[in-house]
Amino acid sequence: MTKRMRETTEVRQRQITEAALQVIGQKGINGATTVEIASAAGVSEGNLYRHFRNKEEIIISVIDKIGSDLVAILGAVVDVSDPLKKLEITFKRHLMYIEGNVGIPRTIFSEETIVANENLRARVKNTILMYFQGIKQIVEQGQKIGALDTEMDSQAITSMFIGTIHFAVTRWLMNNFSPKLTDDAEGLWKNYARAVIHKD
Amino acid sequence: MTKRMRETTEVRQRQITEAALQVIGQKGINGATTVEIASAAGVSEGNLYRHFRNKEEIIISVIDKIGSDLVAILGAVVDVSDPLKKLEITFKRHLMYIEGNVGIPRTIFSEETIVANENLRARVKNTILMYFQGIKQIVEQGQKIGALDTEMDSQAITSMFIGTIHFAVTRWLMNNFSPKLTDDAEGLWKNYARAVIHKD
DNA sequence: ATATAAAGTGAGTGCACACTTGCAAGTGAG
DNA sequence: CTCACTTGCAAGTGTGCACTCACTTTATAT
Repeated sequence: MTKRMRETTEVRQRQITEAALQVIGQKGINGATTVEIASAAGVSEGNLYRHFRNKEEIIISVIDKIGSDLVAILGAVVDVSDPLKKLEITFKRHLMYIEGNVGIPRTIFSEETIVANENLRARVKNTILMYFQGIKQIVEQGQKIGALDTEMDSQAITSMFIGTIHFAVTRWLMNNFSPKLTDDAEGLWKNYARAVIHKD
Repeated sequence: MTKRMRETTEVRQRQITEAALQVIGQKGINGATTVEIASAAGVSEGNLYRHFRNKEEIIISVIDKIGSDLVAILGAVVDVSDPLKKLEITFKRHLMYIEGNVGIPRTIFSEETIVANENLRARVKNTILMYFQGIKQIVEQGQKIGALDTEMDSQAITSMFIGTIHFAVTRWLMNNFSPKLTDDAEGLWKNYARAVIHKD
């Protein structure tokens, strides 16, 4: 046991949130018990409750972190002018991001979280909606300049964007993280692009 | 309390399996406690253990039921000759099936189940793989006769088929079952078909 | 009829979990 | 230095859960 170090609440909250995401990635939402989270964060279990009112608050914090990460991903392409290129970068970055943070799909798409708790569900819903709108906006740009198929509605093209990633991740999770998501990214993108580009 | 009725193990197993699927649909995998399942099945909690070794066996039974339902959905189109029509029927039937059995996505795509238990994960994986292969076969037929795009690989077209459904279901779940999945089915299909048909 | 086996029950049992509490120790203001 | 406050901890506590057990009821074979 090393000497204990006093930290500010902000630091601890960040550490605990990250530890929670980590544990969720390894053991799922159910496996993310207070004991596990505390141990991953390097604090005592009781100490969790100095920095969060209860476990739900910790999960909320995780969801909010994910939300802001997604905002960052969307934000990284604002200067790119070609919408198709924008989508491609976002697509690949999204896969990379998930590959490095397995906890994310396990949080966002955890039926339990969504079903059991109205509060959490609302948060997750908003987060996904926000991301969805971001993608949709790019898609509509793409349709306007004639790069993307205009006979499909933007909603559908966006759904396919997220759906493709979503299912790829599901398969990846089920196959014990193999093959690497990022290895599949290029192929996935090529096929998706082929599906939604303008046809004549 | 009505008079208790003695039934054979086969009958009870079926009832319990269906009750479990029902409860999972309403309350998620976590909400499907032994008390809840027993009460939904109309038997005592202790009696569950006359017909199943443990809760895991009940969930396995649920997964197997889903598997055989999916086989039935695939089997329903063997006589249809046009592959595109086959896909369309399967697509819509799949959505209808899920709409009537919310427990299915909540079982199959429950990260918890998949993460926590190697046994369950293997089952779910096999079930999805089986379905995936079934769809892929139809897709390849479609490519052979030139109805579907031959420049996309069949794997990708199949992934998009399931991914589209998967994400539509996720949104539907998150939005409290509205709008009705089957109301969206036509639009979803039209867009999907547009994405994967042969381009010239 | 009676014995045997299977189906049924409900009151436990133990365990894992989220959360609390009482007390120790670090930190900054005056 | 000292006081008020916050962070930290270990050992609880209560609860909900899967599962068991002792016992009863029903079906069936001889």
